[in-house]
Amino acid sequence: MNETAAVETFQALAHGDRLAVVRALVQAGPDGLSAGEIATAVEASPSRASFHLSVLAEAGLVASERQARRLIYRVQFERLGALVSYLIEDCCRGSEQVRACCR
Amino acid sequence: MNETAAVETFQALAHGDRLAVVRALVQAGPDGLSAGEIATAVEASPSRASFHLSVLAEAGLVASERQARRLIYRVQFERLGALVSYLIEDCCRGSEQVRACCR
DNA sequence: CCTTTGTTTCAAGAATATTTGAAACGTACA
DNA sequence: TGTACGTTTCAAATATTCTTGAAACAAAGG
Repeated sequence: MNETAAVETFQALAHGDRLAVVRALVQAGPDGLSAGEIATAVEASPSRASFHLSVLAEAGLVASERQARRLIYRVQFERLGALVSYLIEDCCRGSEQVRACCR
Repeated sequence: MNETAAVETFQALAHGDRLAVVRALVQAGPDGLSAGEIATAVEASPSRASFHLSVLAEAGLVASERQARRLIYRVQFERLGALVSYLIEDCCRGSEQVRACCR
């Protein structure tokens, strides 16, 4: 992950609704959640939820797959891991103090 | 760190200039950098740099100390570590996949 | 086909964030 | 006390993001 991608990812996480979406999807696990379920979970209108989901998807933090009439969203741990790695290794240059927070 | 604080911290990092400031301060180490040096480093006007520094300071990511006529800024690794910890433990619920990115 | 369900897209407006340049502030030192 | 330096603060203009509600789109089943 480069600096530009990191900024985009931070930006995606920099909103209460979107962070709540990510947390709900983490909790949901591999089955994911439909767009409607997500909207309900974060108490947002369908279009508002859709807007935030598109920001998260654009940043690669979530991915969707259609299941019949539903769109199922899942969190992309790979991307979250890449962000953590960027923070520790690139941004903080492997600082021991920061690294210690993972243990 | 709670969800609200995490959003504020992500927001602080969600700008190219500000991420560049953090990186410059990490590189500078314990001596820190003056506001003017930071402005030069990220190619921003004094007032623009000052604005971004205030956002970072508000989020607790940097701290300042006056040295004669200069204001010296230093990165707050503690806060960055707290963000990493929030991402791994709270947001991702300790996901092994994410945790593996720290090793 | 027509209707229902689930979701996105779009345009408009509202709210926030950012940039800019000028002015003010604090410190040092002649 | 006056001047220079380093920085912040402020107001205005600009840019970006977010919300809303209506309309469009996609899939399923009568």
